[in-house]
Amino acid sequence: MGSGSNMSYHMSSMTKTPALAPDRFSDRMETLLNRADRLCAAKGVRLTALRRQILGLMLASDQPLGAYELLERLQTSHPGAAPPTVYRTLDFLLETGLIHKIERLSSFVPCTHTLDHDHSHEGEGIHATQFLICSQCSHVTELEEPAILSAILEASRNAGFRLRQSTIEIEGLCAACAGSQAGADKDHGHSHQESRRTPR
Amino acid sequence: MGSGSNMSYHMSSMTKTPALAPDRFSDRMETLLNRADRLCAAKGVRLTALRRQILGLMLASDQPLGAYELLERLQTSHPGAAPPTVYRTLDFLLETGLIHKIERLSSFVPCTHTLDHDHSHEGEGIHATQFLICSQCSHVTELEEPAILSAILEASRNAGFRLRQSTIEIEGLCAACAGSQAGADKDHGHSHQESRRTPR
DNA sequence: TTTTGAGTTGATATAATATAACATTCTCTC
DNA sequence: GAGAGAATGTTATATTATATCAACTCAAAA
Ligand SMILES: [Zn+2]
Ligand SMILES: [Zn+2]
Ligand SMILES: [Zn+2]
Ligand SMILES: [Zn+2]
Repeated sequence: MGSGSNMSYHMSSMTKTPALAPDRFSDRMETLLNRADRLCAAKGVRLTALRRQILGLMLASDQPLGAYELLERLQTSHPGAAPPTVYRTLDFLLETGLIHKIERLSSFVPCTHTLDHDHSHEGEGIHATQFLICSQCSHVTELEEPAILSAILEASRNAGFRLRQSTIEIEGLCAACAGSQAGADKDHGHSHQESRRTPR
Repeated sequence: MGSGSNMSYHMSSMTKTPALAPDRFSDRMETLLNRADRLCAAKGVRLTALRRQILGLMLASDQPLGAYELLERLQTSHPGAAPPTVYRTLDFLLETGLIHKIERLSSFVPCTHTLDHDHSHEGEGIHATQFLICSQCSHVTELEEPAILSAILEASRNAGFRLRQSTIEIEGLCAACAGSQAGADKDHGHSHQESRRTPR
């Protein structure tokens, strides 16, 4: 029951990405996805069509997406997809460092550091990032502040704690939202899309 | 269907704590609970018997407890309790700052800073704490490192972000667990109780 | 080419976490 | 004691996540 056009093709990439309606993303996103391709190839893991598709959906969103939101979007090109499909893919993307989980939202965002810069993070220490989460527009910004990391390393060391991983989630108002309610407390319209998930 | 003995009593405290099998905790814990009493009184909210009981259960645990673990324990003294009872109480305790939620564990711990020191945190700025979470024994330590907070404030300010709340969860090995597997990688027994929740 | 095995995905069921909505009881005030 | 507001009881359901086993894909070995 193949959906056609997946036989006897050739691609120059090491990590063939065939089958499954590719649902072509924007050029910008294809660039990022190709970068993800190369990163996976370098790690010896495969960015399959499904994984690429889901990563693409995440890149196409300006907000963190929950597993079931992702599932819903995936189903437009992939009817019959079920939760384990999404969760397995998310696990893969988390393990390869292509995405992050925002714990307090039970949602996921692409890793901007891994994909936006062309270098991979190999050889570097812990990829300890911080997330600025706007409680009004749900926009998330990933930071990687050395000062924060070193303060945490210092505190851990003082406590005799052997750090393996850290989660830093900062909730508040992004610049746009803070600006738009500067003098007053009312909600003017502003550039960011409104959240369709009630912030908790 | 009252379980008896809850009529016409008198207590000197402002925040009467009657009814419901008190399930007397240790002296140490009663001290902490009484402190919580005073804190609530000062805030004009009520630490009812149920809330006191649940906070006591949390204080009695050396590990974070999930809502359903708490429910299970509550039911020994409070048969028929249901999830909303626990979640509502947790909401109250979170709002009054008596406990914290560990997001990555979907679990809760008492706030050591609020209860261990006798001062309340009124007048102080944000109660921004950090949690060291041992992935082996599940023990959680609450820190309040000024250096971490100021690094975060600084980073937020630079990003034009108006911070309201921050979650910092540091996962790794506590001193005890790190020590016990120092040279080798095997799991010797050590002082902390083993986790009965598989760390994720 | 066929086989084979690891990795990936499909599919069904269910677990674990959390909330909605409304009824009842409690507490304080009048 | 009656009334109002807070707290709790109760039932049902929503949301998030995982377990399990079957089927398929792909790449390399035979
Ligand atoms: Zn990142
Ligand atoms: Zn915003
Ligand atoms: Zn605290
Ligand atoms: Zn430990």
